[in-house]
Amino acid sequence: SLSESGLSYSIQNGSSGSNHLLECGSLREGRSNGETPAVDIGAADLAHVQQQQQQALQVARQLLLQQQQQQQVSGLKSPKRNDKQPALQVPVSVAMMTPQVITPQQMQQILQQQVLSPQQLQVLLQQQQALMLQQWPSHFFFFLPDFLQQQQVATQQLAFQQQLLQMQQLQQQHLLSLQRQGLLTIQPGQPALPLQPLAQGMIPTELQQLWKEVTSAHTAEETTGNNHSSLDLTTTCVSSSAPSKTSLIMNPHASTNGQLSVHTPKRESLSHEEHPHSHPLYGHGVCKWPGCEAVCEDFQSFLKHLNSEHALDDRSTAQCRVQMQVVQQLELQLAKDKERLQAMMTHLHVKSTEPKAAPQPLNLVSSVTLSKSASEASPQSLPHTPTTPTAPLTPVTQGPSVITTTSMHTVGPIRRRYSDKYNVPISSADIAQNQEFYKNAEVRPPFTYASLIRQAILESPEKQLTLNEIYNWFTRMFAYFRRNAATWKNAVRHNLSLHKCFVRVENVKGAVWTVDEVEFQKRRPQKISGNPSLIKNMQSSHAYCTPLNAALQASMAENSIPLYTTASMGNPTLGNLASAIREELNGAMEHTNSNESDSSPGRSPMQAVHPVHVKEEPLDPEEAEGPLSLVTTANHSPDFDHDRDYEDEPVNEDME
DNA sequence: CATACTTTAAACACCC
DNA sequence: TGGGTGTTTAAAGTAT
Repeated sequence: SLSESGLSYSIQNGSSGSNHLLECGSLREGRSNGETPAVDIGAADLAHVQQQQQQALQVARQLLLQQQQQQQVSGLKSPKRNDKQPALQVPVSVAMMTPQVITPQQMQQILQQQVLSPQQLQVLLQQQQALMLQQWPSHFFFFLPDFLQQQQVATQQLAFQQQLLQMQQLQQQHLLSLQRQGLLTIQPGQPALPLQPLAQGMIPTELQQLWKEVTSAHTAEETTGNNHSSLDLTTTCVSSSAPSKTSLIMNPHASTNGQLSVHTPKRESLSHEEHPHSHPLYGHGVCKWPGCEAVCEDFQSFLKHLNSEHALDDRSTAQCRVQMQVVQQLELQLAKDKERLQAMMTHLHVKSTEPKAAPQPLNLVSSVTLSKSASEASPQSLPHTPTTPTAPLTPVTQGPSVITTTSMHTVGPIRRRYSDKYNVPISSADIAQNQEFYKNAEVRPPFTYASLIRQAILESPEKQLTLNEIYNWFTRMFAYFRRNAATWKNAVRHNLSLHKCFVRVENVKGAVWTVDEVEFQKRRPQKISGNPSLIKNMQSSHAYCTPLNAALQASMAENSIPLYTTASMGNPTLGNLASAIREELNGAMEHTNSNESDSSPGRSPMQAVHPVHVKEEPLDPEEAEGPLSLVTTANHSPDFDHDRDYEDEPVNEDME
């Protein structure tokens, strides 16, 4: 039986064609121009194609000229200049000159009739490719390791384009030859499968195929298209790359730890740091650099090889880009499939719960299980992007996905009530990375009301909020709470009243709510801390390198979590959320870990992330004098009392 | 199984 | 009188 992923790929590939990769492929325009994929070209079409050809020819000539110019220019320019708009230089100018995109069919026609010289063909293809490049989300370049970014982006771009271009070209021609030989017939009703893979982006199997095509055909093509220095890149590095690609993509065991073969390079290098002798680029005595396969007896020789053969140069960077594209497309694919899954789940859930006719609670249930299942859908630790309701969000979370952290898997009280049937604990990384997601999707946040309320209050400048402000925070931060207001507002009020940790402070204008941190810390341990399985779960899920929001992570880092310090991309909201979450964790850990007085809830760093399971009855915060200067005065948050201690005076500085 | 926690629902009081 | 706010009780589900 096929593996699940394989199945889904093949299905998607063959039939529905909902492949979102279309969206970044240049040929998409071609299809959206109203052309159906049918390759059945009639006379009229042919005439049209002829026209197109003429145009294309002209364009090609122009392009050729321009391209040469640009190459010269880019070769001369200092690398720095490219930092600004790395993606745009070549593609934009090219694309602007030729707004129209040639459909696959037309392209094929052109190819078939061989009216264009190889160079011209190449330019044409490059033009197509340029459009695609242009459409690459800018975040794509965040994937670049720093050292790559310092390179001459323009020349890399050219090299990369060359590579892609040639791959494209070769596949086109290969398919063409197949078609000519009658080995491959395209039927009108059927999607133009042979050409689509290029347009749709590279689904792993197709990609492998592509590499193979290039590998097998490159000798023939070597002489045709390339007058650029980067060409040898294509031929040398691409040749015989299929196996390593295959192993990278299809064979989880090729990578060190098994699970993470499909991940960004950074992650792999990370794992290789942890296991110095299981380098992701090294396996079975062979260099697994795409296109390499050099035999290296031992790890040392591999390292030598790596440094000598795959040093930092245009070729390597170009290959790196290809690999990045592979990863990106896999991620996109995954996101798409997850979206689909969610839609399926939604559909089924709505259906199954409809008869009960209890709209609000059911909505809740289904959404929770939904989010759960969605995260479950990518079980094998793929860097899953959140199934964001709006497309633009997805890439944003992809960028930082290469970074991993332990701190993330420690979100405090998690609502698991409805999701337990599914036996998949919500990973806190999901929450973190989906923070933006919760803002836009009506998925219930897996936090308790108490946690959220506290969070809202702590986020406020004065660490105090009116009830209405709390409401607003809920609706602002979570799309879910834009509905069922009666229900959750009641719950909020209920929680405020019920929990001792929420303290009502009379104000001139009325009353505000504050958090008594000590009470909050007191309360929490019983929920989460004593749960070794949960902690274990968190840690194990860490092994999967679940991606997480960089901002969140950064704020975790800056909040005295020494482990993974990264550049901060300050999103204050996320930051506060992170700190709130962290504090919850701290409380939990502090009760599991240490019986010493590190009971200052806000400050206790994550020094003991390693679980020391001293599940002792926590000392009463009251008797823990030391750092716990936060005596419970009912109306200020002890957490921050070092900088503000007079809040109990009705200062009347109500922001908002 | 008992206990604690969370959520939901609802009744009620108070105030503007 | 009605809505917002706040308190309280009850019930049910879940975790420990």
